[in-house]
Amino acid sequence: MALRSAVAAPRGLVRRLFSTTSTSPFIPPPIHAAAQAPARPQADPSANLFVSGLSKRTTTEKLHEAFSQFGEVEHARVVTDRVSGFSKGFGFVKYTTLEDAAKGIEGMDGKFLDGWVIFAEYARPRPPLGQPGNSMTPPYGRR
DNA sequence: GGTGAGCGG
Repeated sequence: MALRSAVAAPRGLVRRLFSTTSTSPFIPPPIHAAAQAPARPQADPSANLFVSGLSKRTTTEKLHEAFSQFGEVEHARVVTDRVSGFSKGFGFVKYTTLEDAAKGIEGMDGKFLDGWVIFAEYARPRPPLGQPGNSMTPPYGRR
């Protein structure tokens, strides 16, 4: 008997488990829209990986070391605040090839890093940050 | 950071 399954499960898995617990009197009509894809839990396969669940102490080089075990990491970065310099608890890992990125996800997703369970998935495609003439042209609206 | 879901520079 396991004591506690305190290990955080992947969000995609949790989302499905909670979908069956509809005890609300107002049950939404079963829309036959399985092919509509209202939300995208995971982006399309790419060499860029989004890693979340990192410890505040986890640094860029630690992230690079951890993901280098499953593929050739081109570059890794832990996102830190611009002014405070502290880690935000997530980062990005860029593999040289797409197959290495896939191995990196399967090898590091749900694993421990610096005492925390981390989540590795494909990063979302982003618009080019090189907007000519104006630096205040953020893409408002998130997909 | 003592914040714990997230998509950077």
